[in-house]
Amino acid sequence: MTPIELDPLYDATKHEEQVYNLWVSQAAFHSEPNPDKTPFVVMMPPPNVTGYLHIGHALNMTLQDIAVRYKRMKGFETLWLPGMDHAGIATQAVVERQLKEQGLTKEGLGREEFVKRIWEWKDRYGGIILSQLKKLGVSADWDRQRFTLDEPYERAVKTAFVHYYDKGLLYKGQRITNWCPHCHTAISDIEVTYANEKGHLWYVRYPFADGSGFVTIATTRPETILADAAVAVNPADPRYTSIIGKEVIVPVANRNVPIIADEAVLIDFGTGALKITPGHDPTDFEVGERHNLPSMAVIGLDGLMNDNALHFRGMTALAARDRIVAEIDALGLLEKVEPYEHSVGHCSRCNSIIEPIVTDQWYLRMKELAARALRAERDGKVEVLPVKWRKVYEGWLENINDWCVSRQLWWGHRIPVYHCEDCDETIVAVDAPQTCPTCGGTHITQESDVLDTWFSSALWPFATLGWPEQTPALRYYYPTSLLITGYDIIFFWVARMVMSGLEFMDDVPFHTVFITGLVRDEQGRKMSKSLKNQVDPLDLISTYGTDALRFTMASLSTYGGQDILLSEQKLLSSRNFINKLWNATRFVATNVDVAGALAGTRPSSDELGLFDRWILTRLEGATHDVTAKMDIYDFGEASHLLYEFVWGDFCDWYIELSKIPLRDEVKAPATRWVLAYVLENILRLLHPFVPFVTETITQQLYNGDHLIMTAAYPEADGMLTYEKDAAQADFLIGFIKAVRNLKAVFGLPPTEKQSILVLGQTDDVGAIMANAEAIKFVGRFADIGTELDPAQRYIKGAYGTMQMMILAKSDFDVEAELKVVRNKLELLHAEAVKIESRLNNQDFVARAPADVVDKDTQKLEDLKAEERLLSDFLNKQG
RNA sequence: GGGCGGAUAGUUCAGCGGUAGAACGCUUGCCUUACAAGCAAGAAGUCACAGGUUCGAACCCUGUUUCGCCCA
Repeated sequence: MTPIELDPLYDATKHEEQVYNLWVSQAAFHSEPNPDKTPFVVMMPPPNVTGYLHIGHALNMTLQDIAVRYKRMKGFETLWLPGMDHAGIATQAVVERQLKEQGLTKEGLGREEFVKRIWEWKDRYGGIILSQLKKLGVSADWDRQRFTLDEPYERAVKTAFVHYYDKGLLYKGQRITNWCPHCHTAISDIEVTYANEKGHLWYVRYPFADGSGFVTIATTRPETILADAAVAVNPADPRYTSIIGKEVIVPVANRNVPIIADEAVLIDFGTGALKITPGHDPTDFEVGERHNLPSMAVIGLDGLMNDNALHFRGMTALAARDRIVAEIDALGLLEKVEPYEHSVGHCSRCNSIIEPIVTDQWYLRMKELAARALRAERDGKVEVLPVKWRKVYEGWLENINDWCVSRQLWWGHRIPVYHCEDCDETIVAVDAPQTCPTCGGTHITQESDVLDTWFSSALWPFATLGWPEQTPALRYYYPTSLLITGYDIIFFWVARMVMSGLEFMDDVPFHTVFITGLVRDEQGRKMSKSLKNQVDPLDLISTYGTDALRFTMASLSTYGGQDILLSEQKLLSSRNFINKLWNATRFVATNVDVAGALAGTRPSSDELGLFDRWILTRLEGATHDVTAKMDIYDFGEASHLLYEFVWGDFCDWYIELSKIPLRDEVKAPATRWVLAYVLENILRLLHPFVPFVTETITQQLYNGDHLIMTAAYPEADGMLTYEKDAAQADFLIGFIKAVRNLKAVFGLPPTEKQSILVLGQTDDVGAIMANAEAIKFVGRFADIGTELDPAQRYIKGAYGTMQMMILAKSDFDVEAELKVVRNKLELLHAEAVKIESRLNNQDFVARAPADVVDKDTQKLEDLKAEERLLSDFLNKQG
């Protein structure tokens, strides 16, 4: 047996990189289609190419890695496919900022050169996050890494576009869109975040064209008055029925517009009369469509007032607002101004105020696609976990609007739509046409816009596997098994992947989608730059080690998807747990040649001691319970069970108890085997959670013979369970705790070894005497006897129906003892009374299940026996 | 305005009809040859409030208070 040199403290930084390289060098992450195995597939949510590892990734990636490592050990052909997203707006913004520092602009460079610069940036600085993921221990198949702008992926995106177009689901239209004046592009509805802001409500009089008075409207945006197309009232509003159909003069603009009736108008908002500006408000745009109103724009794409804005041209919208209000006031048409809080849309990228503007954009019809995605979830083909997210998913799909997929950017998938300048033909094709199929002309131009990044990531689960080609990988790995992601992209990504999976693959993209909570700081606040409460996972890794971070993430996550409050305390406790495992290994390794012991024969049942059987039985139970939790992706509970088993059962009790038989050459071999066996199983059970330390240990114990990463996950087969012996061991452990308690309560010196006595039923006493050595050792007693010596004084207590006594070496306080006994007696009595009254209740006995009643009956008997014991004792003292 | 989720030990959270649990923290005592990143013992809860259903409610139902999130 080779004694193994392990430091008394586990130093994570010393081993992690080496272990990761070992895995990579053995291609342990790589997967190939294997018809003999069942695939388990996870598509990594591709981080932005501009991204850095943040704490949300740490949670998300850790959970994915736990699932993946578990399934791999369980014998599935496991693929975890990583990659990156080109992230249109974000990436373009990064490079533009860089150019600006050099005094350059993208317009100055031109499209081609600018895109080239972005690629250069991507190759140099992009994808830092992927190397950071490796520090987390991510066991993804890097050989299959994908990028959403790579050539094969681009082909998939174009194919999808052409498919939708041919099916009539894509259309180009002049519609009102959310325009970000800063990013200078349209964005989709879900990219707008609304925030309540303090503003004003201006009450403005619109004179009737016939001079018969005026109607007062209320507006939050007076600068758009110049683009008014109507005034609207609710048809059910009696105040206004008489004026419907009349014309009013738009103040300042001096144009006549009609008064119309539309049910969208809220009767109790403002005056009940609204100005309708189809060019600058989404609701008004719809009203305008219903009533065939002209749509006019006074604010341009740059956020400035445009040519239609009379003498306000060139002003910012906000400046124009003040001027127009002043003019209206001067005309005597401003009735009043009220402070008003309303929700204002902001760009989720740059936080600029969104300007709804009518532009030419491409839209994808969602109704049919959404209905199918909804059905797939309702039919259980896609299981959304935790269940509370189901309604979120469903609610969005039920109330879906068409998706604006075009973006006025240069970085991204350029829309594969071409125009023939010669005959005005539109060509939509995967391959760029050289000549016009209609007129043969060669003057062909491509649409300048690119597609929303999410349009391409919606294809991720199959485009990464080679679609539209029917590759062997696509056939084998699709549909995937599990997706783990944050709730913030249920709409952006999850639902859209389901839609496109069903559309292009005729099957759901994944069977289960697990939505994680948000990582918050220890006060429950969102982590944000402005609060300066962000934590860098890489800092945590260098302080506590990757495994500690991973174990913390796992053990804080709950099946209900609660947000996670991260604290240093928790990381410390995880680190301590890992160190505990390390030291348990040190103990085992200094006493056993683990590899040798496990390679030899398993001891027969007869050779196993009582506590050997106990820990083996416990191991079976833990394996069973942990596996059950892992199978439903409840990693939090699984990690708690393991913590409890490793620390509470194995370290606190079995290791201590093993020290007795290890001294006995007859009993030692069986105990050595059990130590090795249980440790080996613990390492495997824990590996998905703490891969680095378990692999480090395995490499040491087996001298580099094999990887634990690819070892089999333990199975609870019931082969090594000894329920009856385990119950007896539990009884003895309970006894040791009780007698330790007695000792502590009386403040007996811990260093002083007392003799104890046990009196009671022969079975119980026999069990204790049979294991006297072990009890003496872990309880630190000098001796255990069964004969009362009347000449001695004892501290008395009870354990179940048995009396236990400690021989008092030094003086002790008799009154204190009596007080302790009386207290105990009171508690027992109160409990007994409670149960007794329940058993006296005829309804309870008649209606409660028999086993509940039996349990209570038994419990009452036990309580009364212990009560008798203690009161006898009190009586004798008195 | 609509919807969702939370309120359980000092803290963070499990439990979700049959005797209130864990971790951390706290108190007391210990350097017991794996580990002081440790060991042993202990204290600690009207399960937000009010009704109801039930033999029995932290758990189910109704309402209230309160905190948070999402959508409009």
